[in-house]
Amino acid sequence: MPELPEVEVTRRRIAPVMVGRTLGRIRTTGDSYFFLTPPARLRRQLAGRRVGGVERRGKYLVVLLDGGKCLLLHLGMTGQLFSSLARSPRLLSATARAALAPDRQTAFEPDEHTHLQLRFEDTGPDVLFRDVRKFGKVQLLAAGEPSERLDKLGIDALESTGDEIFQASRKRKVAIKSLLLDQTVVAGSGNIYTDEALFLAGVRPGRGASRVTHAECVRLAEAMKQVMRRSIETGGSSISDYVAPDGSDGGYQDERRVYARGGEPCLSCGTPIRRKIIGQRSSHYCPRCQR
DNA sequence: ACCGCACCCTGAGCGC
DNA sequence: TGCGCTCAGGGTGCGG
Repeated sequence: MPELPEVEVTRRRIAPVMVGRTLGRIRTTGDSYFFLTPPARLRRQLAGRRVGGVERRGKYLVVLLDGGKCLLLHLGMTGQLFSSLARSPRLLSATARAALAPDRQTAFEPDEHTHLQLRFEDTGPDVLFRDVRKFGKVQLLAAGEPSERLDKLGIDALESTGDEIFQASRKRKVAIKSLLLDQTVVAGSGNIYTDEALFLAGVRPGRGASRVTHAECVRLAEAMKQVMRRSIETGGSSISDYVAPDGSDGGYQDERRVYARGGEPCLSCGTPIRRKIIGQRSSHYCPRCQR
């Protein structure tokens, strides 16, 4: 679910909740591939650490801790990072939602999908990481420990340039859509914003990457930055699971031009938007506006 | 080096 | 009601 805009909105809103506070008792679910660092070690080593800041690299959140350690978080497809003060039906299972009158939602109760619960030494709110599909990741890095996951990321999508995309696309046989989704090329891109950027730039997602011109790469980089900046302004896209750390929905889902609009008319020319699988991901484009 | 695919996991929605 | 199928905003690791 979460792409760069959702991760950035999460970062901006969770930072004030965490920074300057000292971690207390940590609760986790059991061992699973969700935890790159074994949960028992997390519980042991996080307690007593003070949070110095929260940064973002592509779709990763990096929680800076005293002593030079840092906690790497990736939200995967259904990850939700939020304050225990947040209230949202998106944080509940369908059955829990149905059982609850809309006006009397009480405090969030950690469920089996809440894999990490950060409590602090003070009495302020907890920080919770919930992830139904467990495609998210948690890793604790020791001081100075390099992260191969971060190290292989390409240029941040908010800083991408046409030159870089053009250079990376030469001699590549994959579709331009797949190239843009490659995190070693553009870090932070995802299925929604890549489809949106391709539409704004007027480039068909299935076109071979090496056949995209330099001018089009420039348009793609600008379009990617434009849609992402706008999405951050509106609080990200809440399509199924995403909620901001305070429980509020984003607004960008209402500004989508092509993503998940298959069969609906193109907002520019009225031609039905087409949906097609490209590189194992569903892709949406206007056959008339995108060449 | 690159490419396509299977796989990791759970839940919602749909046709029958 | 229930079953089986498809789909979902992400990423890794494998063989060819």
